[in-house]
Amino acid sequence: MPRNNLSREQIVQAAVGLLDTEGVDGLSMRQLGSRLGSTAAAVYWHVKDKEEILVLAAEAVWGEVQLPDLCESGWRAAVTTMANDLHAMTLRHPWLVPAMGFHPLYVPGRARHDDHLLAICQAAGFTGREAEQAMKTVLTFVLGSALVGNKGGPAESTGDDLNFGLRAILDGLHDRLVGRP
Amino acid sequence: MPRNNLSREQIVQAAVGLLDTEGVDGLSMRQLGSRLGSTAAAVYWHVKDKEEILVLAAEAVWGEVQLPDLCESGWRAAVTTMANDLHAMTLRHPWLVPAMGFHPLYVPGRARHDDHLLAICQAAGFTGREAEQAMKTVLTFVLGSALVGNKGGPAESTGDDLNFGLRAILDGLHDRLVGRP
DNA sequence: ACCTGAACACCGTTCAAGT
DNA sequence: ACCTGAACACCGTTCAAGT
Repeated sequence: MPRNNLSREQIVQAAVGLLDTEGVDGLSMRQLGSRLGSTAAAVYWHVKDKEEILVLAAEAVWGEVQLPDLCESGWRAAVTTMANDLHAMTLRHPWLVPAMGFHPLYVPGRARHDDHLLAICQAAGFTGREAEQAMKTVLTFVLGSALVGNKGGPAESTGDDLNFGLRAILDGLHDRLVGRP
Repeated sequence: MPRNNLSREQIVQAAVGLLDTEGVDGLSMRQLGSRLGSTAAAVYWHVKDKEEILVLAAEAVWGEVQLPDLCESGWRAAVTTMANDLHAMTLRHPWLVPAMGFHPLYVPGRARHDDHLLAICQAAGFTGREAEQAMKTVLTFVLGSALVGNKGGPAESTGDDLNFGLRAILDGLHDRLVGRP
């Protein structure tokens, strides 16, 4: 007979909440269980292990990032919008990028985000491997900002730093597109 | 009476070796002690806690990164050399960047590296806050590459990706220097 | 001064047992 | 089907006790 106190949705929601407030160290199976008014072992009926919870939580937060319409404005504006939206997400969920260092969190939501950014680069004029490299350059910089801005070095307004670097990258990519030395 | 089987140097050396081969999860105080022919508790006489071991290990590996002579060649070549050298270090010690997500590892060796990169940006013509932002852009991209290239997405030859993005950044910074739209 | 052994509180995970 | 309680093996850290 199902008691159904727990569901996958509730578990993921509680996990994201715990991660946001307590950090990755704060997410323990016992903490998670007690926050759900249950026990650690009960969680294991719904979920394989802690790794899967992290994967589900990652999928949830990647889903928060909006994917702008492809043919709305220029590729620079589209890339800037995606980068700032992703950056805002990493600020809301500061555990995600650090966790990526330890767990393979290449979830479908991440893949959709990457594909969308790649499509923008292709629409800008990049083809084949160059399009992937352009996409990866932007992505690496934004995710790197979540590391460098968070725990390393003197804290500053990361929004300014992000858009300074982003503009440099976009200018450099534009130079390559128009064949400027 | 000192038995002196253990020293800080030996502990750090063993810790780096353990981190390089087993990853951050492989570094436990008991493992570290037994690798040194001793015990976990013995390590605690030489070191405050595990965090301090990570700080010492980080200092050791940042010290491996060479700081090129400032007035040897152009600023682009100097930045490229530093970026590739740092990138090579993150490949030798893949635990460092992930660990930066969880522990404040702003060690003196890191500070020296940042200062040197900043000096190159200033020599290139950037002043004040812009110099710091230019430095941080390069640093963020290289450290981000250690995250994105390691665990996320399809693995490719990261050396090519690094220098593609680096060139875009340098081109963009150059545009800003010469006031090009 | 330097190290050992045992202990404490925690953790992820499993599993028989209950309903 | 869904959950509980207890257990296992591990962990970081402490601390009296040894030399």
